Amino acid sequence: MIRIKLDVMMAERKMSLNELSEKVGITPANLSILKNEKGKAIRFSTLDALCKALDCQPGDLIEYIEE
Amino acid sequence: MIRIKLDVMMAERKMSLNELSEKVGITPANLSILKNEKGKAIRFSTLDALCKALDCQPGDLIEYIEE
DNA sequence: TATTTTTTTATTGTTTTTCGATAAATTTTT
DNA sequence: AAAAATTTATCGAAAAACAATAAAAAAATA
Repeated sequence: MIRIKLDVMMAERKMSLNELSEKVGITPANLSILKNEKGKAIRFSTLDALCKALDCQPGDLIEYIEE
Repeated sequence: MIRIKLDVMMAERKMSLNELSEKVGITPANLSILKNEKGKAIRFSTLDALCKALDCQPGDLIEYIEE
């Protein structure tokens, strides 16, 4: 099972959805979908932008949980 | 910049492309594309299957390199 | 409580991309 | 040299990203 931890990283960085939205160039509505695990895939370009904006690694945003 | 490290994990597990292909249920041809960084996105279902097959985390397969 | 801000949900449409299936070419191994 | 594994290349179908937008809901704030 894949878990998205975007909310955790945003909290750690004290970054709002709107702020992140502007940094990565994706609308808040669409970022919200990703953040709340409603997305089913991600473009590497988006992952790249997120890692850059949050200064983190993909592993900080996406976690695999076995089950 | 996003870097795919699927080849590294496969080498560590001594797992061939064909073997991994069968485990994750994706044709060798398509896995090859992902492995060689020709893909532009990934489904979480695929990432999930890869992590399971290789017993690793997304961070072991995808790396962000700033530049 | 009322107001404002932020976030979430929903919808439509366009564009992109995955992935299967397949075949051929290339590389590696035996 | 032969076999096996990997890569490259197409085509098509299905899936999904993402924009744009609007509305609803939730959270923060006065």
